[in-house]
Amino acid sequence: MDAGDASQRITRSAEDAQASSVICKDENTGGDLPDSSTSTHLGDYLKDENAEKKFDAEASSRNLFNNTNAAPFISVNQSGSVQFIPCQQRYESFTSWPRSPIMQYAVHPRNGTYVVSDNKGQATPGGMSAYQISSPASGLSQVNDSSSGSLPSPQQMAENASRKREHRLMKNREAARECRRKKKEYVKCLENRVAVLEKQNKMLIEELKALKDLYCHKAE
DNA sequence: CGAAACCAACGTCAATAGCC
DNA sequence: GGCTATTGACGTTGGTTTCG
Repeated sequence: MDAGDASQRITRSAEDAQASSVICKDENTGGDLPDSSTSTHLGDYLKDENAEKKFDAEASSRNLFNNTNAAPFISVNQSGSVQFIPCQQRYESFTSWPRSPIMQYAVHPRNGTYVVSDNKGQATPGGMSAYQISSPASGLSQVNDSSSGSLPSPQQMAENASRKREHRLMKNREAARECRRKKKEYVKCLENRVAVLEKQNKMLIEELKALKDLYCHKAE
């Protein structure tokens, strides 16, 4: 790999880092949320001991718990990765893998119901509206391999074959990059999902314990 | 401090699925 | 059946960490 390749790699890494960062937008105004600077991905968010309080305060101020039709504050950046919005961090996203249409769901923090959407962003009925993963535009130009009327010379044929190969390699290069990006996103979503479900499980166990205690006291 | 080990991202090839 | 998109497998590269 030469110096040019190296610099290209650094540039791409920077783009990757940017793609995985969180951009927080208000769903109504499209503007940045006030606390966007402190936003994190769901997993990190859940590690925050004040996450619950922060969420409840913000959700309550936005009347989210009384409005099940409130859209999840989840947006998508140019590279297609899902962005988590701080006040709704307990929503999660999931993209299926591999070779399946993109599917997503979001879990309502209070009643546990979830909504599934397809890659067109159309939600099943039952509460929150869906969000969508957009696919980046290709911007790839086609190689013109049409003949010019007269028979091509062997040299022209070799050039055409070479051009076609270059084009194919370039497309596959980009496809591989995109494939890896999606796979990373998928793994991240799974990790987020694990974090949410573990938290949910913990809460349910505590709730069950409390109900058991209550029942025992009444029985006495 | 340099070598070795490890890691993440990359490019390419080949197999496969799905579309026309 | 040909074409294209997707993705697993493999080898390479450059950066980081670990160890003697």
